[in-house]
Amino acid sequence: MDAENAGRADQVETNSGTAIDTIYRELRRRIIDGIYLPEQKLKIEHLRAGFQVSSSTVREALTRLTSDHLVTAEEHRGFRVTPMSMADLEDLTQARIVLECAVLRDSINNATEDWELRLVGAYQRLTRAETKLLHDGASFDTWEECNRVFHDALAANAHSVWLKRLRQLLFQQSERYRRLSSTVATSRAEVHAEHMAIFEAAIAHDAERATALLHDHVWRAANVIRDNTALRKALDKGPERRGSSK
Amino acid sequence: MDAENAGRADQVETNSGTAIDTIYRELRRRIIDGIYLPEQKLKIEHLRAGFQVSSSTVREALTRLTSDHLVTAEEHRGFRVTPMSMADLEDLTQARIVLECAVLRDSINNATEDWELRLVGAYQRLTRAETKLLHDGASFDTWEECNRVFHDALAANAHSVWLKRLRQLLFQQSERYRRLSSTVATSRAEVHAEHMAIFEAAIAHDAERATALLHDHVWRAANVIRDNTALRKALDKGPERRGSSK
DNA sequence: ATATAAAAAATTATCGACAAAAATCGCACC
DNA sequence: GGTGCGATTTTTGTCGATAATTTTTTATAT
Repeated sequence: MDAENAGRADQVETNSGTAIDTIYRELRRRIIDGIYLPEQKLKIEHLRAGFQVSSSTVREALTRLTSDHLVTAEEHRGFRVTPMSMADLEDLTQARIVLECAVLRDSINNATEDWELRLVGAYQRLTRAETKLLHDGASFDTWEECNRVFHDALAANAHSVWLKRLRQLLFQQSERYRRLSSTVATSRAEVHAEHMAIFEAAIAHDAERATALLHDHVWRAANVIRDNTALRKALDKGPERRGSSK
Repeated sequence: MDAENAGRADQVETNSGTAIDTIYRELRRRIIDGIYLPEQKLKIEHLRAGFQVSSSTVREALTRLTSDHLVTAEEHRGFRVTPMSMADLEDLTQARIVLECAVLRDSINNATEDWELRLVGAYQRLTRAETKLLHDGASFDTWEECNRVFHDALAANAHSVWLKRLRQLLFQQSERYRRLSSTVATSRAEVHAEHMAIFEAAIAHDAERATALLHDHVWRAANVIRDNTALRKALDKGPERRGSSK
């Protein structure tokens, strides 16, 4: 029996704009947060009933999620949460390294006053969140938010809108895996040291050093999962073979 | 008065799969081929009537096109063809260089017998198309197809599915601009020489040389537009300010 | 003439119903 | 016990209508 995730009267308010957009965001959140599991079927009728909207609305929200590659559609057999796997994580990591580094290098080479100010702010907030997390005073959600803002700030100054857009896509994708690795005791202090080093190199306009550090940072994040037998198996063996979302 | 593009009973057959998919593909073709111009409004009702399908079908096809970034949606004011500009071309070119080179390097480093065979085939077909094009014997469409297949073949052997996926996205995006530059007399012979050089470096497993050549190849393709005053102006000044698709 | 506001028209977003296809079940048969 | 086949149920894809919103037009005052 598999209930507890999704289903009964989960009324989403957020009256921001169209219904489609509201549903889209809520579904995205649930997928990234792992409320809907990889490969889980996302049935129109079920979601429609839960959100109290029309089938078309759900359908369009799901179609939008396929852009983010969080949902996969197959003709005549509906939508499901995009699978996760060790292979995908390796692949994603490689792609992220290419994009994150390209974007950071560009950011540094075009460094401006405004950018550095923004970066300092993001770094300070991240530092606070990471210090609190060490002393068990803050939630993982808060840290994740600060982490995202910090990495966005690193990228923000790059010229190419396209590179930034693609980087964002991959970063979002990696959030699902980060969520996974948060379940094991990972060395917070090391992660913070990495962030500090990257920050300092960026502020010093040392593009070579900064990208090298970022490269390792992204790589090590994947290592947390790679080195943990339980997680590795959870990813490849049993991605909770629950087909229905009922 | 602006007719001649889109409108009267354009019945699309292609009975492959769902109606949404058929419409999606046809719209994509028309946007890339420039039948629908940048910034042109894509009205649901108009398209619905033209294709003889329901509004929902058109709507979903348009939503899918936003994944490809060929169509841009704005809340409560519908869909329009994504704009083109000189700035976007510069940006896109920079991003393409990063991805095309990363992918080619990976392809070469993992070189296999099968891949080389495929590459040779693609190169030979491209050579034939380019030779014919020089003597005015083949259509631009045929060349474009061969060019795409050749560049796909270069990328095909890379490990990272993500990098390949993103490369594909950008390549498709660049097709719109390539279409534009086909209107001016560009030096076909030079382009062919570039293709040959890249091909030879790839077959020789010289990743450094191959990526350097590919870098220049992508850059020069942008130059064709950059160096042509008429095209440059057409892009930024008057993207044919025809709002309605009526 | 020009600006402003109300009314009309056009367009998009949402709905619920129905048709088409896939998955599931029940039963004969090996 | 398993295996193929047809009927039933579930789920997806498509439709056309209506509500909500934006754009255009018309009317009115400055």
